[in-house]
Amino acid sequence: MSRGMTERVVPEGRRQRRRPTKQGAVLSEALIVETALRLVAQHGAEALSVRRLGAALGADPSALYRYFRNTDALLLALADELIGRAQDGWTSTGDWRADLRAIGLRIHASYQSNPQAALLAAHRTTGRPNETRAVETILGILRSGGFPDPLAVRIYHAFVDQALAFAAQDAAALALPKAARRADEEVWQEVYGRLPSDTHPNIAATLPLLAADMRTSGYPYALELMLDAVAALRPAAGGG
Amino acid sequence: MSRGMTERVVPEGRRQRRRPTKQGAVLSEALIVETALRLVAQHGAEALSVRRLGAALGADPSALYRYFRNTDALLLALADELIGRAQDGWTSTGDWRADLRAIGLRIHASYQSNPQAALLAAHRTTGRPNETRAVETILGILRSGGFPDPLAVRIYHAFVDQALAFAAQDAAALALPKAARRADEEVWQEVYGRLPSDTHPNIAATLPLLAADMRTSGYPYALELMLDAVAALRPAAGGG
DNA sequence: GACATTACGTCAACACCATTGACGTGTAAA
DNA sequence: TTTACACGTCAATGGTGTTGACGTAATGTC
Repeated sequence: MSRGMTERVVPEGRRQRRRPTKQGAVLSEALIVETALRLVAQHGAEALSVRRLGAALGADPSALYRYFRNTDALLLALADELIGRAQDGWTSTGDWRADLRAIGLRIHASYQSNPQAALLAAHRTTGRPNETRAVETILGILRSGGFPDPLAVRIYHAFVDQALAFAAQDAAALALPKAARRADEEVWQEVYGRLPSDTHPNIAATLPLLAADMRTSGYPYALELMLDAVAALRPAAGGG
Repeated sequence: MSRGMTERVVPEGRRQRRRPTKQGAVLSEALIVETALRLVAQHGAEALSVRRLGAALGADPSALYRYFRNTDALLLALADELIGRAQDGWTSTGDWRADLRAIGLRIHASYQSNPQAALLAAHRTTGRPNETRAVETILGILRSGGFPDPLAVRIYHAFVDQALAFAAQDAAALALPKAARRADEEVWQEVYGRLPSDTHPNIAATLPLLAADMRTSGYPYALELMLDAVAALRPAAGGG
């Protein structure tokens, strides 16, 4: 069986023949992911193309297709790397609420640390190891925290989607060109500050509060609200 | 100054010479936006390219550049159209919770109806009339619902950011190329369904629930959780 | 009604993109 | 030492957004 059948992509585990490129680089999945993240961090999301990545690696662009079936697979690898970095060094405290809060904030922070890549990656389901590890961890927190399975699953879904959605949202703001970013920030002074109170009474009445509050991410408070609601749903434990 | 200076893009207001294309179409900004929305609705997000839009209009692709400086400007025009449609026909019920729920779901639904444009719009503060109208409405619901200003503002922020973040997140999933979208959906069966229960006990124990729940958006439940938490924060009214 | 002006649709070209089949060489196993 | 083939390279295909040049048909003027 198993004809010659040389598949284009060989799984990273059973790679044996690493041949250096003309320019002397020795490729690997890890090196490619790392280089891609650096490329995006330094030159923006639009700098990530197969050709440019090949150049940055010192290899022919098509060599990448020995490691990833297509650019989508590469993107998923980037996403998983970000998820992995978010979990590095975390340990459970045993308190479900503190643990969920910490994980939510960690995911958010990890994505903010590379906004350009986060934008590309935040809305994918990778199925890769770091992702499954995170899913397993969060489900474990909820189940051992006393939530019955159907409730735990629904909460897991809302919690994870909200963390990723806010992460992408706030990353997008950071990833804007400087000019567009300033413009977005100034809107609160320039436009909202000048709305007449007869047509927009509620904005006029709360403007200072608004302008101050909108300068920061809404995620921490939204997360706290979610945790409040979840706590109220938690069945009373056997011991009270 | 002001030489002959024939700019490529003439503002829609002062257009005078509409020349029919070879195929007989008479172009306009409105027609282009309308056609683009139809194209995306009918043939998916990946069908929206300058060349295909030109073909759908019965015009040379480069003719579009007489109406929009680039594709980004075109997408912003699409987005603006969507924001307008989102608010059409809504009226307050007087119940703050029902109103917030309705507005959240409306924003979400409207962005889903054109994911491509939604992705561009969801993380920008435009300051345009449709946006300020929405801000005013939501603040009004909270303030007349009995929330003191500082609390109303914080809740407003969390609520709006959550709606936009989820809208963008779910729009992004819809905007994926068909292949990537299928891949994301199948991960729950193909990968998570095969994780051994000794390394991933919590996933294994809840898999059917998980796979079913992850097929839908997490927003409605996340929104409900937020409304639960907000209700608990609401000061008791004078009359009880 | 003839004419000058020019907006705007068209054409062709450019630079980029992801992807793939064929090829040969260096590497590792036998 | 030989053999097999993994993998880096090359070249080509068909897509993309965008732009400069060009001519014509639609307009305002007389």
